[in-house]
Amino acid sequence: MDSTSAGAGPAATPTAPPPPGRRRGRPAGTKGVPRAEREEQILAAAVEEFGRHGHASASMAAIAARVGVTKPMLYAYFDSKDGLYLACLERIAARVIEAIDTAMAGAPATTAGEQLPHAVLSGLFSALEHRRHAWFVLYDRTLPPDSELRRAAQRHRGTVDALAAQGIAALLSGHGNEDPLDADALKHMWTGTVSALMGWWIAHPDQSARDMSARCARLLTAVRTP
Amino acid sequence: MDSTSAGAGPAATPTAPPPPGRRRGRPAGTKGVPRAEREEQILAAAVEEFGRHGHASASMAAIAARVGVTKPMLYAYFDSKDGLYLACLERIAARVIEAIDTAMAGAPATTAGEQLPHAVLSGLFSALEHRRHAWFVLYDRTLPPDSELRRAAQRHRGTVDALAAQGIAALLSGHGNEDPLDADALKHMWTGTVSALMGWWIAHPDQSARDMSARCARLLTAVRTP
DNA sequence: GACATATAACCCTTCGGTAATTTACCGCTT
DNA sequence: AAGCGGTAAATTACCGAAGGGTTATATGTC
Repeated sequence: MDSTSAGAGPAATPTAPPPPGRRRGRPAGTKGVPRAEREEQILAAAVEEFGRHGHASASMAAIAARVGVTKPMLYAYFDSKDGLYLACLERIAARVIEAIDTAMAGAPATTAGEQLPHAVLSGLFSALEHRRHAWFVLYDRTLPPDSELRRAAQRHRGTVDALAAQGIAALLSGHGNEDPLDADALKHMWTGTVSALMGWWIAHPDQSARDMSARCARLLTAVRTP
Repeated sequence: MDSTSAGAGPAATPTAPPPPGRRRGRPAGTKGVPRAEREEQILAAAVEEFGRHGHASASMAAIAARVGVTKPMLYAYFDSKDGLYLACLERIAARVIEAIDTAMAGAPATTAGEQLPHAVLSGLFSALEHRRHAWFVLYDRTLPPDSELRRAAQRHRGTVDALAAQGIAALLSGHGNEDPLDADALKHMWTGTVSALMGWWIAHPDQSARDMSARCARLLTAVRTP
């Protein structure tokens, strides 16, 4: 037997154990799980694996095992490892950007620099509560250099940075600082902070998104007035 | 030919092109580069590769090629990939911790929360100026889970955290906050900030350690008074 | 029987790791 | 001076496992 195929028995705790039990409303000529459903399962499993181990270390066999299918299924749905990664990237980038977007739109425009970061963090926590590793698909340091993947990830991170840029520029120019490099470095600091909080959250699975949000409120005020 | 051995010709820009030129004071019965010297070359190359790509993606052949030797040399000096990584880890952990230590000792004890972070950053920048990737050997997310390597890295990161803990605790208790989880999360935020700045620094090779130190002074004050 | 879903078994490359061999320098003897 | 062995440094050529990717085949439902 090759790879981690589950053979006849069920794979190790697949996301959806595929019993012979029937599903309703299935299209004609179909044995297993409908295409759209499988696609979701695969994407969820891939986001988890890629986020946990990074593109380089994640293995297609592990993703397949997590879903409870075999490797060729992944290649039938997404052409290649890079294709699957790209699909994950697009999906979670959209989710992250939308979370940031609505958080910024909903936050009080008054004294933007005060509460806006906390609003963004809260939005991210609730958007990623059940996919905490997803953040690290966007911020994967193991992508092959000079690859299409790396460029795509950088593009999406650039979109996130563009959203942050408004608040950053306001904050800096409030101090008479117009240095574009300072603004760029501060964007990195911000996303790095989010990464750090996501990492801590992953290490503390019992903490809910609301817990994290409250904690960050405390931490941000503590940092700001030493 | 196997691996990336350079064959007869010199490897692509080896750290020290080994010409037939003689060295002085070499022990009896010796052909090539003395042991201590090679060891340094290998460690430097390995830190760079491991820091760039992470343990999982870094390859022994690439490290060997960077030094200008072949794979078996690496195994003669360090027993295995993990052994080499461990040697890198110990080395740069010592360097990082010493930098933080002296920065904290030298910083003015007055108004610790004010200038201490900047002093630590400055110390790190000057300690890692010519090894900017080294930081990511300590903070490598690609280490195999449940491995000795991961435990060793966590141990060293714990030492860094312990140094940070003093300042963190002071800062939080100044706000009436004694929550140990808050303190832990704030430590993660701090090391995440350092990681972000190191990443930005790597992307801007023209910036000197002094440049970075000055930039961080501006950024820290901007962040603290929004 | 036709179609969609799924799998077993395989190929090929990369990479960690090893065994056998070669090269060059030293100090000693003749 | 010429040779000789010892030793450290280094290389070539290989092995086995892991992983990305493919082909041929099976299975169930309409």
